[in-house]
Amino acid sequence: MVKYLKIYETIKQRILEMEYRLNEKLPDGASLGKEFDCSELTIKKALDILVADGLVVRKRGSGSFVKRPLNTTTSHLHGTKANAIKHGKEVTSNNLKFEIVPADERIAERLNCNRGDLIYHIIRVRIIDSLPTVIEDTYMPVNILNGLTIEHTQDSIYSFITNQLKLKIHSSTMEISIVKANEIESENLNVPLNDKLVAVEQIVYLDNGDIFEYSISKHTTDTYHFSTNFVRL
Amino acid sequence: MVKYLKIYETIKQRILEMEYRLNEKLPDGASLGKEFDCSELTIKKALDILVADGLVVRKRGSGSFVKRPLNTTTSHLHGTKANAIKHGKEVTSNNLKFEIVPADERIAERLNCNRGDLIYHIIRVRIIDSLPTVIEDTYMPVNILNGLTIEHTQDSIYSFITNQLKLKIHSSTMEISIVKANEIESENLNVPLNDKLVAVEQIVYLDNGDIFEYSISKHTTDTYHFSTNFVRL
DNA sequence: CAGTGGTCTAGACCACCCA
DNA sequence: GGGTGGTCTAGACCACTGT
Repeated sequence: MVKYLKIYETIKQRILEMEYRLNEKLPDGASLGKEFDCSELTIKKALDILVADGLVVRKRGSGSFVKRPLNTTTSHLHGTKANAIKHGKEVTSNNLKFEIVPADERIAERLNCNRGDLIYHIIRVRIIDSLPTVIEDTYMPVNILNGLTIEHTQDSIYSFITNQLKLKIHSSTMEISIVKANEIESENLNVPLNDKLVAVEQIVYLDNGDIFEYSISKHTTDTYHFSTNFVRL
Repeated sequence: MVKYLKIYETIKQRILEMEYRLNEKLPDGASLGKEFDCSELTIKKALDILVADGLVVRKRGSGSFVKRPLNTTTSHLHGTKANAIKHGKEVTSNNLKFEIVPADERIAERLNCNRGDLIYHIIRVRIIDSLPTVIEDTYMPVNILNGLTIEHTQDSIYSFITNQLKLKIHSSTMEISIVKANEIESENLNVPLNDKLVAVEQIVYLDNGDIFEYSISKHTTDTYHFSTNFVRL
Protein backbone atom coordinates (compact mmCIF):
# COMPACT_ATOMS: atom_id res chain seq x y z
CA MET A 1 0.00 0.00 0.00
CA VAL A 2 0.99 3.57 -0.53
CA LYS A 3 2.71 5.41 2.26
CA TYR A 4 0.19 8.21 2.74
CA LEU A 5 -2.65 5.71 2.94
CA LYS A 6 -0.87 3.80 5.71
CA ILE A 7 -0.37 7.02 7.62
CA TYR A 8 -4.00 7.93 7.02
CA GLU A 9 -5.18 4.58 8.38
CA THR A 10 -2.94 4.84 11.42
CA ILE A 11 -4.07 8.33 12.37
CA LYS A 12 -7.69 7.46 11.68
CA GLN A 13 -7.35 4.52 14.01
CA ARG A 14 -5.96 6.78 16.70
CA ILE A 15 -8.93 9.09 16.36
CA LEU A 16 -11.48 6.29 16.40
CA GLU A 17 -9.82 4.73 19.41
CA MET A 18 -9.82 8.13 21.14
CA GLU A 19 -6.05 8.26 21.38
CA TYR A 20 -6.55 11.64 19.76
CA ARG A 21 -9.72 12.99 21.35
CA LEU A 22 -12.47 15.32 20.18
CA ASN A 23 -11.22 18.88 19.64
CA GLU A 24 -7.72 17.78 20.59
CA LYS A 25 -4.85 19.20 18.60
CA LEU A 26 -2.85 16.71 16.57
CA PRO A 27 0.93 16.92 16.48
CA ASP A 28 2.15 19.38 13.84
CA GLY A 29 3.26 18.33 10.39
CA ALA A 30 6.96 18.28 11.17
CA SER A 31 6.53 16.02 14.22
CA LEU A 32 4.30 13.60 12.33
CA GLY A 33 6.80 13.62 9.48
CA LYS A 34 9.46 12.56 11.92
CA GLU A 35 7.31 9.88 13.49
CA PHE A 36 6.34 8.33 10.16
CA ASP A 37 9.69 9.03 8.57
CA CYS A 38 8.36 10.98 5.64
CA SER A 39 8.09 14.50 4.30
CA GLU A 40 5.52 16.95 5.54
CA LEU A 41 3.78 16.89 2.19
CA THR A 42 3.04 13.21 2.64
CA ILE A 43 1.59 13.95 6.06
CA LYS A 44 -0.52 16.69 4.53
CA LYS A 45 -1.86 14.22 1.98
CA ALA A 46 -2.84 11.78 4.72
CA LEU A 47 -4.51 14.50 6.78
CA ASP A 48 -6.33 15.83 3.72
CA ILE A 49 -8.14 12.52 3.43
CA LEU A 50 -9.14 12.76 7.07
CA VAL A 51 -10.46 16.24 6.29
CA ALA A 52 -12.45 14.82 3.39
CA ASP A 53 -13.74 12.13 5.79
CA GLY A 54 -14.88 14.89 8.09
CA LEU A 55 -12.74 13.70 10.99
CA VAL A 56 -10.20 16.51 11.07
CA VAL A 57 -10.15 20.30 10.68
CA ARG A 58 -6.89 22.00 9.79
CA LYS A 59 -6.42 25.57 10.94
CA ARG A 60 -3.61 27.50 9.35
CA GLY A 61 -1.65 29.18 12.07
CA SER A 62 -2.94 27.06 14.90
CA GLY A 63 -2.94 23.37 14.04
CA SER A 64 -5.03 20.33 13.11
CA PHE A 65 -7.91 19.27 15.33
CA VAL A 66 -10.16 16.25 15.72
CA LYS A 67 -13.71 17.00 14.60
CA ARG A 68 -16.90 15.18 15.41
CA PRO A 69 -18.57 14.04 12.20
CA LEU A 70 -22.36 14.16 11.97
CA ASN A 71 -22.63 10.92 10.18
CA THR A 72 -21.87 7.25 10.20
CA THR A 73 -20.79 7.40 6.57
CA THR A 74 -22.86 5.38 4.16
CA SER A 75 -20.56 5.46 1.17
CA HIS A 76 -22.00 5.19 -2.29
CA LEU A 77 -18.66 3.89 -3.44
CA HIS A 78 -19.44 0.61 -1.73
CA GLY A 79 -22.25 -1.72 -2.62
CA THR A 80 -25.59 -1.95 -0.90
CA LYS A 81 -24.49 -5.12 0.86
CA ALA A 82 -21.22 -3.75 2.25
CA ASN A 83 -23.03 -0.75 3.67
CA ALA A 84 -25.72 -2.88 5.26
CA ILE A 85 -23.19 -5.23 6.83
CA LYS A 86 -21.33 -2.28 8.29
CA HIS A 87 -24.54 -1.42 10.10
CA GLY A 88 -24.99 -5.01 11.21
CA LYS A 89 -27.83 -5.86 8.83
CA GLU A 90 -28.71 -8.88 6.73
CA VAL A 91 -29.10 -8.53 2.98
CA THR A 92 -30.62 -10.91 0.51
CA SER A 93 -31.49 -10.31 -3.12
CA ASN A 94 -34.36 -11.22 -5.33
CA ASN A 95 -33.43 -11.19 -9.02
CA LEU A 96 -36.09 -9.88 -11.33
CA LYS A 97 -33.84 -9.82 -14.37
CA PHE A 98 -30.40 -11.00 -15.45
CA GLU A 99 -29.80 -10.47 -19.15
CA ILE A 100 -27.11 -9.61 -21.62
CA VAL A 101 -28.35 -7.03 -24.10
CA PRO A 102 -26.83 -4.65 -26.66
CA ALA A 103 -26.51 -1.05 -25.44
CA ASP A 104 -29.12 1.32 -26.80
CA GLU A 105 -28.42 5.00 -27.39
CA ARG A 106 -29.15 6.13 -23.83
CA ILE A 107 -27.17 3.39 -22.09
CA ALA A 108 -24.23 3.77 -24.47
CA GLU A 109 -24.08 7.45 -23.59
CA ARG A 110 -24.18 6.77 -19.85
CA LEU A 111 -21.56 4.01 -20.00
CA ASN A 112 -19.47 5.93 -22.53
CA CYS A 113 -19.43 2.91 -24.85
CA ASN A 114 -20.72 2.19 -28.35
CA ARG A 115 -24.27 1.38 -29.28
CA GLY A 116 -24.59 -2.35 -29.58
CA ASP A 117 -21.83 -3.17 -27.08
CA LEU A 118 -22.92 -6.03 -24.84
CA ILE A 119 -24.22 -5.01 -21.46
CA TYR A 120 -25.42 -6.87 -18.40
CA HIS A 121 -28.87 -5.65 -17.46
CA ILE A 122 -29.74 -6.65 -13.92
CA ILE A 123 -32.77 -5.81 -11.85
CA ARG A 124 -32.68 -6.81 -8.20
CA VAL A 125 -34.81 -6.23 -5.17
CA ARG A 126 -32.62 -5.97 -2.09
CA ILE A 127 -34.14 -7.22 1.11
CA ILE A 128 -32.56 -5.77 4.21
CA ASP A 129 -33.45 -7.36 7.54
CA SER A 130 -36.44 -9.07 5.91
CA LEU A 131 -37.78 -5.80 4.47
CA PRO A 132 -37.79 -5.15 0.74
CA THR A 133 -35.93 -1.85 0.71
CA VAL A 134 -34.40 -1.07 -2.66
CA ILE A 135 -35.02 -1.98 -6.25
CA GLU A 136 -31.83 -1.62 -8.30
CA ASP A 137 -31.74 -1.35 -12.07
CA THR A 138 -28.13 -1.84 -13.12
CA TYR A 139 -26.21 -1.77 -16.41
CA MET A 140 -22.63 -2.98 -16.65
CA PRO A 141 -20.40 -3.58 -19.69
CA VAL A 142 -19.72 -7.28 -20.32
CA ASN A 143 -16.15 -6.62 -21.46
CA ILE A 144 -15.23 -5.20 -18.07
CA LEU A 145 -17.29 -7.50 -15.83
CA ASN A 146 -16.34 -10.62 -17.76
CA GLY A 147 -17.36 -13.75 -15.91
CA LEU A 148 -20.15 -12.23 -13.87
CA THR A 149 -22.77 -14.84 -13.12
CA ILE A 150 -26.20 -14.80 -11.60
CA GLU A 151 -24.64 -16.27 -8.46
CA HIS A 152 -22.58 -13.14 -7.93
CA THR A 153 -25.69 -11.02 -8.20
CA GLN A 154 -27.25 -12.98 -5.36
CA ASP A 155 -24.37 -11.91 -3.20
CA SER A 156 -22.35 -8.77 -3.86
CA ILE A 157 -21.27 -7.61 -7.29
CA TYR A 158 -18.88 -5.15 -5.67
CA SER A 159 -17.06 -7.93 -3.89
CA PHE A 160 -16.71 -9.78 -7.23
CA ILE A 161 -15.24 -6.68 -8.82
CA THR A 162 -12.76 -5.82 -6.13
CA ASN A 163 -11.82 -9.28 -4.87
CA GLN A 164 -12.01 -11.47 -7.99
CA LEU A 165 -11.30 -9.07 -10.79
CA LYS A 166 -8.99 -6.93 -8.63
CA LEU A 167 -10.42 -3.75 -10.09
CA LYS A 168 -10.34 -0.55 -8.12
CA ILE A 169 -13.31 1.78 -7.78
CA HIS A 170 -12.31 5.38 -8.14
CA SER A 171 -15.29 7.73 -8.18
CA SER A 172 -18.93 8.19 -8.99
CA THR A 173 -21.44 10.82 -9.96
CA MET A 174 -24.89 10.58 -8.46
CA GLU A 175 -28.22 12.34 -8.47
CA ILE A 176 -30.98 12.06 -5.92
CA SER A 177 -34.61 12.89 -6.58
CA ILE A 178 -38.04 11.79 -5.48
CA VAL A 179 -40.27 9.76 -7.79
CA LYS A 180 -43.56 7.89 -7.64
CA ALA A 181 -43.67 4.12 -7.44
CA ASN A 182 -44.90 2.39 -10.59
CA GLU A 183 -46.71 -0.92 -10.49
CA ILE A 184 -43.62 -3.13 -10.44
CA GLU A 185 -41.95 -1.05 -7.74
CA SER A 186 -45.13 -0.90 -5.72
CA GLU A 187 -45.47 -4.69 -5.77
CA ASN A 188 -41.87 -5.50 -5.05
CA LEU A 189 -41.26 -2.92 -2.36
CA ASN A 190 -44.65 -3.47 -0.81
CA VAL A 191 -45.75 0.16 -0.95
CA PRO A 192 -48.88 1.78 -2.40
CA LEU A 193 -48.91 2.65 -6.10
CA ASN A 194 -47.67 6.24 -6.60
CA ASP A 195 -46.16 6.31 -3.14
CA LYS A 196 -42.95 8.31 -3.08
CA LEU A 197 -39.56 6.65 -3.48
CA VAL A 198 -36.02 8.03 -3.38
CA ALA A 199 -34.38 7.61 -6.79
CA VAL A 200 -30.59 7.49 -6.91
CA GLU A 201 -29.03 7.57 -10.36
CA GLN A 202 -25.37 6.73 -10.44
CA ILE A 203 -22.39 6.32 -12.77
CA VAL A 204 -19.40 4.59 -11.22
CA TYR A 205 -15.81 4.85 -12.47
CA LEU A 206 -12.84 2.55 -12.07
CA ASP A 207 -9.32 3.58 -11.25
CA ASN A 208 -8.39 3.47 -14.92
CA GLY A 209 -11.18 5.81 -15.96
CA ASP A 210 -13.53 3.15 -17.33
CA ILE A 211 -17.18 3.23 -16.35
CA PHE A 212 -18.34 -0.09 -14.97
CA GLU A 213 -21.81 0.74 -13.75
CA TYR A 214 -24.79 2.86 -14.57
CA SER A 215 -27.69 2.31 -12.21
CA ILE A 216 -30.95 3.68 -10.95
CA SER A 217 -31.92 2.59 -7.45
CA LYS A 218 -35.26 3.29 -5.88
CA HIS A 219 -35.40 3.23 -2.12
CA THR A 220 -38.32 3.18 0.26
CA THR A 221 -38.49 6.52 2.02
CA ASP A 222 -38.63 5.04 5.51
CA THR A 223 -35.24 3.45 5.24
CA TYR A 224 -33.32 5.84 3.04
CA HIS A 225 -30.58 7.75 4.72
CA PHE A 226 -27.66 9.45 3.05
CA SER A 227 -24.81 11.36 4.56
CA THR A 228 -21.74 12.92 3.12
CA ASN A 229 -19.08 15.50 3.56
CA PHE A 230 -18.06 18.19 1.10
CA VAL A 231 -14.76 19.95 0.93
CA ARG A 232 -14.27 22.89 -1.37
CA LEU A 233 -10.99 22.20 -3.11
CA MET B 1 -5.59 34.17 -6.25
CA VAL B 2 -3.53 31.04 -5.96
CA LYS B 3 -1.76 29.71 -9.01
CA TYR B 4 -3.40 26.30 -9.17
CA LEU B 5 -6.85 27.87 -8.91
CA LYS B 6 -6.12 30.14 -11.85
CA ILE B 7 -4.98 27.18 -13.89
CA TYR B 8 -8.06 25.26 -12.79
CA GLU B 9 -10.36 28.10 -13.89
CA THR B 10 -8.59 28.43 -17.22
CA ILE B 11 -8.78 24.76 -18.08
CA LYS B 12 -12.36 24.53 -16.85
CA GLN B 13 -13.24 27.41 -19.15
CA ARG B 14 -11.65 25.59 -22.06
CA ILE B 15 -13.72 22.52 -21.33
CA LEU B 16 -16.96 24.45 -20.94
CA GLU B 17 -16.28 26.36 -24.14
CA MET B 18 -15.52 23.09 -25.90
CA GLU B 19 -11.97 24.06 -26.69
CA TYR B 20 -11.22 20.73 -25.11
CA ARG B 21 -14.05 18.48 -26.23
CA LEU B 22 -15.80 15.47 -24.74
CA ASN B 23 -13.49 12.45 -24.50
CA GLU B 24 -10.66 14.50 -25.92
CA LYS B 25 -7.23 14.04 -24.40
CA LEU B 26 -5.77 17.03 -22.61
CA PRO B 27 -2.11 17.94 -23.06
CA ASP B 28 0.14 16.00 -20.68
CA GLY B 29 1.36 17.39 -17.38
CA ALA B 30 4.74 18.51 -18.70
CA SER B 31 3.23 20.48 -21.59
CA LEU B 32 0.68 22.17 -19.36
CA GLY B 33 3.45 22.93 -16.90
CA LYS B 34 5.33 24.68 -19.69
CA GLU B 35 2.27 26.58 -20.86
CA PHE B 36 1.40 27.84 -17.38
CA ASP B 37 5.00 28.18 -16.30
CA CYS B 38 4.73 25.98 -13.25
CA SER B 39 5.71 22.56 -11.98
CA GLU B 40 3.80 19.43 -12.90
CA LEU B 41 2.61 19.08 -9.33
CA THR B 42 0.76 22.37 -9.59
CA ILE B 43 -0.86 21.16 -12.79
CA LYS B 44 -1.85 17.96 -11.03
CA LYS B 45 -3.47 19.98 -8.27
CA ALA B 46 -5.51 21.97 -10.77
CA LEU B 47 -6.59 18.84 -12.63
CA ASP B 48 -7.47 17.10 -9.36
CA ILE B 49 -10.12 19.74 -8.75
CA LEU B 50 -11.52 19.14 -12.21
CA VAL B 51 -11.62 15.44 -11.33
CA ALA B 52 -13.53 16.27 -8.14
CA ASP B 53 -15.87 18.42 -10.25
CA GLY B 54 -16.47 15.41 -12.44
CA LEU B 55 -15.21 17.12 -15.58
CA VAL B 56 -12.00 15.17 -16.09
CA VAL B 57 -10.78 11.58 -15.81
CA ARG B 58 -7.09 10.94 -15.44
CA LYS B 59 -5.77 7.62 -16.74
CA ARG B 60 -2.33 6.61 -15.62
CA GLY B 61 -0.38 5.51 -18.63
CA SER B 62 -2.62 7.14 -21.19
CA GLY B 63 -3.57 10.68 -20.26
CA SER B 64 -6.29 13.00 -18.96
CA PHE B 65 -9.63 13.14 -20.70
CA VAL B 66 -12.70 15.33 -20.69
CA LYS B 67 -15.65 13.58 -19.10
CA ARG B 68 -19.33 14.35 -19.42
CA PRO B 69 -20.80 14.99 -15.98
CA LEU B 70 -24.30 13.73 -15.20
CA ASN B 71 -25.28 16.78 -13.31
CA THR B 72 -25.65 20.52 -13.42
CA THR B 73 -24.04 20.78 -10.00
CA THR B 74 -26.25 22.09 -7.25
CA SER B 75 -23.65 22.76 -4.61
CA HIS B 76 -24.60 22.66 -0.98
CA LEU B 77 -21.69 24.96 -0.28
CA HIS B 78 -23.66 27.80 -1.78
CA GLY B 79 -26.89 29.17 -0.45
CA THR B 80 -30.37 28.35 -1.67
CA LYS B 81 -30.53 31.65 -3.51
CA ALA B 82 -27.24 31.32 -5.39
CA ASN B 83 -28.24 27.87 -6.59
CA ALA B 84 -31.65 29.05 -7.73
CA ILE B 85 -30.20 32.01 -9.61
CA LYS B 86 -27.77 29.73 -11.38
CA HIS B 87 -30.80 27.89 -12.72
CA GLY B 88 -32.47 31.15 -13.69
CA LYS B 89 -35.06 31.16 -10.91
CA GLU B 90 -36.50 33.82 -8.64
CA VAL B 91 -36.22 33.46 -4.88
CA THR B 92 -38.04 35.34 -2.17
CA SER B 93 -38.14 34.60 1.53
CA ASN B 94 -40.80 34.65 4.16
CA ASN B 95 -39.38 35.00 7.66
CA LEU B 96 -41.17 33.00 10.32
CA LYS B 97 -38.58 33.71 12.99
CA PHE B 98 -35.55 35.90 13.58
CA GLU B 99 -34.30 35.68 17.13
CA ILE B 100 -31.15 35.74 19.18
CA VAL B 101 -31.17 32.98 21.76
CA PRO B 102 -28.63 31.24 24.03
CA ALA B 103 -27.44 27.88 22.72
CA ASP B 104 -28.98 24.86 24.40
CA GLU B 105 -27.13 21.57 24.82
CA ARG B 106 -27.99 20.19 21.40
CA ILE B 107 -27.19 23.36 19.44
CA ALA B 108 -23.97 23.95 21.34
CA GLU B 109 -22.84 20.46 20.39
CA ARG B 110 -23.68 20.97 16.72
CA LEU B 111 -22.01 24.39 16.53
CA ASN B 112 -19.11 23.27 18.69
CA CYS B 113 -19.64 26.21 21.04
CA ASN B 114 -20.56 26.61 24.70
CA ARG B 115 -24.02 26.32 26.15
CA GLY B 116 -25.42 29.80 26.56
CA ASP B 117 -23.42 31.36 23.71
CA LEU B 118 -25.64 33.67 21.70
CA ILE B 119 -27.05 32.21 18.52
CA TYR B 120 -29.17 33.54 15.70
CA HIS B 121 -32.20 31.32 15.25
CA ILE B 122 -33.83 31.92 11.90
CA ILE B 123 -36.74 30.15 10.27
CA ARG B 124 -37.48 31.03 6.68
CA VAL B 125 -39.73 29.76 3.97
CA ARG B 126 -38.04 30.10 0.60
CA ILE B 127 -40.31 30.73 -2.33
CA ILE B 128 -38.83 29.76 -5.66
CA ASP B 129 -40.62 30.93 -8.79
CA SER B 130 -43.73 31.68 -6.70
CA LEU B 131 -43.80 28.19 -5.16
CA PRO B 132 -43.07 27.66 -1.47
CA THR B 133 -40.32 25.09 -1.77
CA VAL B 134 -38.15 24.90 1.33
CA ILE B 135 -38.50 25.65 4.99
CA GLU B 136 -35.10 26.34 6.55
CA ASP B 137 -34.38 26.21 10.25
CA THR B 138 -30.98 27.80 10.78
CA TYR B 139 -28.68 28.39 13.76
CA MET B 140 -25.62 30.64 13.50
CA PRO B 141 -23.26 31.96 16.20
CA VAL B 142 -23.66 35.70 16.78
CA ASN B 143 -19.95 36.19 17.38
CA ILE B 144 -19.12 35.02 13.87
CA LEU B 145 -22.08 36.54 12.00
CA ASN B 146 -21.86 39.84 13.81
CA GLY B 147 -24.04 42.46 12.20
CA LEU B 148 -26.49 40.10 10.55
CA THR B 149 -29.87 41.80 10.23
CA ILE B 150 -33.31 40.68 9.23
CA GLU B 151 -32.74 42.46 5.91
CA HIS B 152 -29.92 40.10 5.05
CA THR B 153 -32.16 37.13 5.72
CA GLN B 154 -34.64 38.46 3.17
CA ASP B 155 -31.91 38.26 0.60
CA SER B 156 -28.95 35.90 0.89
CA ILE B 157 -27.10 35.21 4.12
CA TYR B 158 -24.33 33.55 2.14
CA SER B 159 -23.70 36.69 0.17
CA PHE B 160 -23.46 38.65 3.45
CA ILE B 161 -20.91 36.17 4.75
CA THR B 162 -18.68 36.04 1.71
CA ASN B 163 -19.03 39.59 0.39
CA GLN B 164 -19.44 41.71 3.53
CA LEU B 165 -17.63 39.70 6.17
CA LYS B 166 -15.11 38.31 3.67
CA LEU B 167 -15.30 34.87 5.27
CA LYS B 168 -14.53 31.79 3.23
CA ILE B 169 -16.68 28.68 3.30
CA HIS B 170 -14.60 25.53 3.43
CA SER B 171 -16.69 22.43 3.86
CA SER B 172 -19.87 20.91 5.17
CA THR B 173 -21.30 17.66 6.45
CA MET B 174 -24.84 16.80 5.46
CA GLU B 175 -27.45 14.14 5.92
CA ILE B 176 -30.49 13.50 3.79
CA SER B 177 -33.56 11.61 4.94
CA ILE B 178 -37.29 11.61 4.37
CA VAL B 179 -39.67 12.90 7.03
CA LYS B 180 -43.33 13.68 7.38
CA ALA B 181 -44.63 17.24 7.29
CA ASN B 182 -45.85 18.60 10.61
CA GLU B 183 -48.59 21.20 10.86
CA ILE B 184 -46.34 24.24 10.39
CA GLU B 185 -44.53 22.71 7.45
CA SER B 186 -47.76 21.56 5.91
CA GLU B 187 -49.24 25.04 6.08
CA ASN B 188 -46.20 26.91 4.85
CA LEU B 189 -45.25 24.56 2.06
CA ASN B 190 -48.83 24.02 1.04
CA VAL B 191 -48.72 20.23 1.24
CA PRO B 192 -50.98 17.78 3.09
CA LEU B 193 -50.20 17.03 6.74
CA ASN B 194 -47.87 14.00 6.99
CA ASP B 195 -46.93 14.30 3.36
CA LYS B 196 -43.29 13.37 2.77
CA LEU B 197 -40.54 15.99 2.72
CA VAL B 198 -36.82 15.74 2.09
CA ALA B 199 -34.91 16.74 5.23
CA VAL B 200 -31.36 18.00 4.82
CA GLU B 201 -29.36 18.48 8.00
CA GLN B 202 -26.15 20.39 7.56
CA ILE B 203 -23.16 21.74 9.45
CA VAL B 204 -21.06 24.25 7.52
CA TYR B 205 -17.43 25.12 8.24
CA LEU B 206 -15.38 28.17 7.44
CA ASP B 207 -11.87 28.24 6.11
CA ASN B 208 -10.49 28.72 9.62
CA GLY B 209 -12.27 25.67 11.01
CA ASP B 210 -15.09 27.55 12.73
CA ILE B 211 -18.65 26.35 12.30
CA PHE B 212 -20.94 29.13 11.16
CA GLU B 213 -24.14 27.25 10.45
CA TYR B 214 -26.20 24.35 11.65
CA SER B 215 -29.43 23.95 9.74
CA ILE B 216 -32.27 21.63 8.94
CA SER B 217 -34.02 22.27 5.64
CA LYS B 218 -37.18 20.56 4.55
CA HIS B 219 -37.88 20.48 0.85
CA THR B 220 -40.98 19.59 -1.07
CA THR B 221 -40.39 16.30 -2.86
CA ASP B 222 -41.47 17.59 -6.26
CA THR B 223 -38.71 20.14 -6.45
CA TYR B 224 -35.86 18.51 -4.59
CA HIS B 225 -32.95 17.49 -6.70
CA PHE B 226 -29.45 16.80 -5.50
CA SER B 227 -26.40 15.82 -7.46
CA THR B 228 -22.82 15.27 -6.49
CA ASN B 229 -19.61 13.62 -7.39
CA PHE B 230 -17.46 11.41 -5.17
CA VAL B 231 -13.79 10.71 -5.50
CA ARG B 232 -12.11 8.10 -3.36
CA LEU B 233 -8.99 9.79 -2.11
C1' DC C 1 7.56 36.81 17.45
C1' DA C 2 7.27 31.75 17.13
C1' DG C 3 4.26 28.07 15.62
C1' DT C 4 1.74 26.06 12.08
C1' DG C 5 -0.45 25.03 7.60
C1' DG C 6 -0.63 26.21 2.42
C1' DT C 7 1.68 26.72 -1.98
C1' DC C 8 5.26 25.85 -5.08
C1' DT C 9 9.59 24.05 -7.21
C1' DA C 10 12.86 20.59 -9.34
C1' DG C 11 13.83 16.31 -9.65
C1' DA C 12 13.67 11.17 -8.70
C1' DC C 13 11.51 6.90 -9.18
C1' DC C 14 7.67 3.79 -9.94
C1' DA C 15 3.22 1.88 -12.15
C1' DC C 16 0.51 1.54 -15.92
C1' DC C 17 -0.99 1.70 -20.96
C1' DC C 18 -0.37 1.07 -25.68
C1' DA C 19 1.78 0.40 -30.08
C1' DG D 1 9.98 1.10 -24.95
C1' DG D 2 8.14 5.69 -24.93
C1' DG D 3 4.35 8.33 -23.00
C1' DT D 4 1.94 9.50 -19.04
C1' DG D 5 0.24 9.89 -14.15
C1' DG D 6 1.13 8.83 -9.15
C1' DT D 7 4.09 9.12 -5.14
C1' DC D 8 7.67 11.06 -2.59
C1' DT D 9 11.54 14.11 -1.04
C1' DA D 10 13.93 18.41 0.65
C1' DG D 11 13.63 22.79 0.94
C1' DA D 12 11.85 27.66 0.10
C1' DC D 13 8.64 31.08 0.92
C1' DC D 14 4.13 32.91 2.26
C1' DA D 15 -0.27 33.51 5.21
C1' DC D 16 -2.50 33.17 9.27
C1' DT D 17 -2.89 32.59 14.55
C1' DG D 18 -2.04 33.47 19.10
C1' DT D 19 0.77 35.17 22.84
